[in-house]
Amino acid sequence: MRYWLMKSEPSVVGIDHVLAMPGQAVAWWGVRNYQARNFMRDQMQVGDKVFFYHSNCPEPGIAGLAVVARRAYPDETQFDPESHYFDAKATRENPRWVNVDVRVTGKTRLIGLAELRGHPELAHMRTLQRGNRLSITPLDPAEWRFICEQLLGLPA
DNA sequence: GCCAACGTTGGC
DNA sequence: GCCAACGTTGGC
Repeated sequence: MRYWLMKSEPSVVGIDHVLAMPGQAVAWWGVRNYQARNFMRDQMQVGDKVFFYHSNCPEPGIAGLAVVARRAYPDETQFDPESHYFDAKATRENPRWVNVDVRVTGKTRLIGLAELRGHPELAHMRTLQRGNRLSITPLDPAEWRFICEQLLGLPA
Protein backbone atom coordinates (compact mmCIF):
# COMPACT_ATOMS: atom_id res chain seq x y z
CA MET A 1 0.00 0.00 0.00
CA ARG A 2 1.39 3.33 -1.06
CA TYR A 3 0.50 6.96 -0.44
CA TRP A 4 0.20 9.65 -3.10
CA LEU A 5 -0.54 13.27 -3.67
CA MET A 6 -2.39 13.95 -6.91
CA LYS A 7 -2.89 17.43 -8.33
CA SER A 8 -5.92 18.53 -10.21
CA GLU A 9 -7.06 21.93 -11.36
CA PRO A 10 -10.43 22.63 -9.75
CA SER A 11 -11.49 24.64 -12.80
CA VAL A 12 -11.23 21.36 -14.75
CA VAL A 13 -11.90 18.61 -12.20
CA GLY A 14 -12.28 19.71 -8.60
CA ILE A 15 -13.18 17.56 -5.66
CA ASP A 16 -16.80 18.70 -5.79
CA HIS A 17 -17.05 17.54 -9.41
CA VAL A 18 -15.86 14.10 -8.43
CA LEU A 19 -18.22 13.88 -5.47
CA ALA A 20 -21.09 14.55 -7.88
CA MET A 21 -20.07 11.68 -10.15
CA PRO A 22 -21.47 8.17 -9.99
CA GLY A 23 -19.49 6.28 -7.38
CA GLN A 24 -17.57 9.47 -6.58
CA ALA A 25 -14.89 8.16 -8.92
CA VAL A 26 -13.06 9.66 -11.87
CA ALA A 27 -10.46 8.63 -14.42
CA TRP A 28 -7.28 10.62 -13.83
CA TRP A 29 -6.93 11.51 -17.50
CA GLY A 30 -4.63 14.06 -19.04
CA VAL A 31 -1.31 13.17 -17.44
CA ARG A 32 1.36 13.80 -20.09
CA ASN A 33 4.51 13.53 -18.06
CA TYR A 34 6.43 10.28 -18.18
CA GLN A 35 7.40 10.21 -14.54
CA ALA A 36 3.85 10.73 -13.39
CA ARG A 37 2.62 8.19 -15.92
CA ASN A 38 5.10 5.63 -14.68
CA PHE A 39 3.91 6.10 -11.12
CA MET A 40 0.40 5.23 -12.26
CA ARG A 41 1.45 2.42 -14.56
CA ASP A 42 4.06 0.74 -12.38
CA GLN A 43 3.27 1.51 -8.80
CA MET A 44 -0.30 2.47 -8.12
CA GLN A 45 -2.49 -0.32 -6.79
CA VAL A 46 -6.16 -0.44 -5.94
CA GLY A 47 -6.50 0.73 -2.37
CA ASP A 48 -3.52 3.08 -2.38
CA LYS A 49 -4.36 6.24 -0.46
CA VAL A 50 -4.41 9.64 -2.11
CA PHE A 51 -4.52 13.27 -1.11
CA PHE A 52 -6.63 15.19 -3.63
CA TYR A 53 -4.76 18.44 -4.23
CA HIS A 54 -6.14 21.56 -5.90
CA SER A 55 -3.54 23.35 -8.02
CA ASN A 56 -3.36 26.39 -10.25
CA CYS A 57 -6.22 28.06 -8.42
CA PRO A 58 -6.80 30.81 -5.84
CA GLU A 59 -6.33 28.44 -2.88
CA PRO A 60 -3.89 25.67 -3.77
CA GLY A 61 -3.72 22.85 -1.25
CA ILE A 62 -5.03 19.51 -0.09
CA ALA A 63 -8.79 19.42 -0.45
CA GLY A 64 -9.74 15.82 0.23
CA LEU A 65 -9.03 12.14 0.62
CA ALA A 66 -9.27 9.51 -2.07
CA VAL A 67 -8.24 5.98 -2.96
CA VAL A 68 -7.06 4.32 -6.14
CA ALA A 69 -10.16 2.50 -7.39
CA ARG A 70 -8.85 0.93 -10.61
CA ARG A 71 -5.40 0.04 -11.85
CA ALA A 72 -3.81 1.86 -14.80
CA TYR A 73 -5.44 1.48 -18.23
CA PRO A 74 -5.17 3.53 -21.44
CA ASP A 75 -6.20 7.17 -21.18
CA GLU A 76 -9.03 7.66 -23.70
CA THR A 77 -8.16 11.27 -24.40
CA GLN A 78 -4.96 10.29 -26.24
CA PHE A 79 -7.09 8.73 -29.01
CA ASP A 80 -9.49 11.66 -29.41
CA PRO A 81 -8.42 14.11 -32.13
CA GLU A 82 -10.72 16.69 -30.61
CA SER A 83 -9.02 16.48 -27.25
CA HIS A 84 -6.35 18.83 -26.04
CA TYR A 85 -4.62 15.65 -24.86
CA PHE A 86 -4.67 13.91 -28.23
CA ASP A 87 -1.41 12.16 -29.07
CA ALA A 88 -0.91 11.31 -32.73
CA LYS A 89 1.78 8.80 -31.85
CA ALA A 90 -0.47 6.78 -29.59
CA THR A 91 -2.49 3.86 -30.98
CA ARG A 92 -4.96 1.44 -29.45
CA GLU A 93 -2.38 -1.30 -30.00
CA ASN A 94 0.37 0.83 -28.55
CA PRO A 95 -1.04 3.36 -26.13
CA ARG A 96 1.38 5.83 -24.66
CA TRP A 97 -0.63 7.30 -21.79
CA VAL A 98 -2.54 5.64 -19.01
CA ASN A 99 -4.71 6.67 -16.11
CA VAL A 100 -5.96 5.11 -12.93
CA ASP A 101 -9.42 5.70 -11.47
CA VAL A 102 -9.58 7.63 -8.24
CA ARG A 103 -12.50 7.53 -5.81
CA VAL A 104 -12.96 10.43 -3.44
CA THR A 105 -13.73 9.26 0.08
CA GLY A 106 -14.19 12.64 1.66
CA LYS A 107 -13.54 16.34 1.60
CA THR A 108 -11.24 17.82 4.19
CA ARG A 109 -10.68 21.36 5.28
CA LEU A 110 -8.32 22.95 2.80
CA ILE A 111 -4.72 22.61 3.92
CA GLY A 112 -3.01 25.37 1.99
CA LEU A 113 0.51 25.35 0.62
CA ALA A 114 1.77 27.83 3.17
CA GLU A 115 0.50 25.66 5.99
CA LEU A 116 2.10 22.55 4.50
CA ARG A 117 5.38 24.40 4.14
CA GLY A 118 5.19 25.50 7.72
CA HIS A 119 5.62 22.00 9.14
CA PRO A 120 9.18 20.68 9.45
CA GLU A 121 7.73 17.14 9.42
CA LEU A 122 6.77 17.75 5.79
CA ALA A 123 9.97 19.44 4.68
CA HIS A 124 10.86 16.59 2.35
CA MET A 125 7.51 16.26 0.61
CA ARG A 126 8.19 16.22 -3.08
CA THR A 127 5.39 18.62 -3.91
CA LEU A 128 6.93 21.21 -1.65
CA GLN A 129 10.37 21.09 -3.20
CA ARG A 130 11.55 24.06 -5.18
CA GLY A 131 10.80 23.73 -8.85
CA ASN A 132 8.76 20.58 -8.48
CA ARG A 133 6.19 20.23 -11.22
CA LEU A 134 5.17 16.62 -10.96
CA SER A 135 1.41 16.28 -10.70
CA ILE A 136 1.63 12.88 -9.00
CA THR A 137 4.09 12.35 -6.17
CA PRO A 138 4.58 9.62 -3.61
CA LEU A 139 4.35 10.39 0.09
CA ASP A 140 6.15 8.71 2.95
CA PRO A 141 3.82 6.87 5.34
CA ALA A 142 5.03 9.22 8.07
CA GLU A 143 4.01 12.23 6.00
CA TRP A 144 0.61 10.71 5.34
CA ARG A 145 0.15 9.98 9.01
CA PHE A 146 1.24 13.44 10.08
CA ILE A 147 -1.21 15.15 7.76
CA CYS A 148 -4.11 12.88 8.72
CA GLU A 149 -3.53 12.81 12.43
CA GLN A 150 -1.97 16.14 13.24
CA LEU A 151 -3.47 18.43 10.61
CA LEU A 152 -6.84 16.81 10.02
CA GLY A 153 -7.48 15.07 13.32
CA LEU A 154 -8.31 11.83 11.52
CA PRO A 155 -7.00 8.32 11.99
CA ALA A 156 -4.40 7.65 9.29
C1' DG B 1 0.47 38.28 -16.31
C1' DC B 2 5.10 37.15 -14.65
C1' DC B 3 8.62 34.08 -14.36
C1' DA B 4 11.49 30.20 -12.26
C1' DA B 5 12.20 25.67 -13.01
C1' DC B 6 11.96 21.79 -15.48
C1' DG B 7 10.72 18.71 -19.58
C1' DT B 8 10.73 17.88 -24.57
C1' DT B 9 12.16 18.43 -29.23
C1' DG B 10 15.09 18.25 -32.93
C1' DG B 11 19.26 19.76 -35.52
C1' DC B 12 23.82 18.57 -35.64
C1' DG C 1 24.74 12.36 -27.23
C1' DC C 2 24.79 17.44 -26.82
C1' DC C 3 22.36 21.42 -26.11
C1' DA C 4 19.65 25.56 -27.61
C1' DA C 5 15.10 26.69 -28.27
C1' DC C 6 10.76 26.16 -27.00
C1' DG C 7 6.74 24.59 -24.16
C1' DT C 8 4.53 23.69 -19.68
C1' DT C 9 3.58 24.01 -14.82
C1' DG C 10 1.93 26.41 -11.18
C1' DG C 11 2.68 29.71 -7.33
C1' DC C 12 2.42 34.38 -6.76
